[in-house]
Amino acid sequence: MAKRCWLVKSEPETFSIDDLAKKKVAGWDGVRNYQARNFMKDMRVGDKVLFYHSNAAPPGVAGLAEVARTAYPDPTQFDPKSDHHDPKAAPNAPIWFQVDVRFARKFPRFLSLDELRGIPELADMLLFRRSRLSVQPVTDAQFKAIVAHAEDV
DNA sequence: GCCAACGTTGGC
DNA sequence: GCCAACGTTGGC
Repeated sequence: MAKRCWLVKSEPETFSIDDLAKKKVAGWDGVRNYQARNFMKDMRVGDKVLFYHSNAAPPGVAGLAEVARTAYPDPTQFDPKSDHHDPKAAPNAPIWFQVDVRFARKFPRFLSLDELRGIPELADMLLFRRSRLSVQPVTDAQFKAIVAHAEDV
C-alpha cells in the first residue's frame, strides 16, 4: 500500500483532538460511507492521520494522529441502541469497519479551512472537492505542506 | 439554523 | 438501470 497519509474528520463537539489526547487511542467508529470505509481498509499501522475538525467554527486541521490498528468490524453496527446501528449488518457479515488511531500531537497552530485553501501546494486537495468525504487520502506533498504551516509559529 | 452538495434508497 | 425523493454532511 503506497498511501501513508490520511485526513479524518470529526465534529469537535462529539470528539475533538483534545478528547483523543486524553484517550490516547480511540476506535474510529461510526463511519457509514462506503468510500470512507474503503480508505480505512487501506490504512496500515503507523500511517499518519491529520485530525480535522468539521462543523466547527472555524473548521480546520487541529493536529496529528497515527493508525494504531488496521480495519476491524465496527461494533456499533450490531448494536440496536446505537445511532450507528445498521440492521443489514450481522456479526458474521459485517458491513462497516473502523481503525484505531493514536494521538500524536496537537499542532501549535490550528489551520483553518480558509487558510488551507490559500496554500498553493494544496490546490488539488480532495477536501475542497469532496467536501463530504470523512476519511480521505492525502499526498506526501500535501501532508508536508500542512505540517510545515501548522508548525510555522 | 439554513441550505447546497451529494450519497443512498426504492419505485418503476 | 434510471432517476426522483429523501437523508446527511458540513460550510457559512
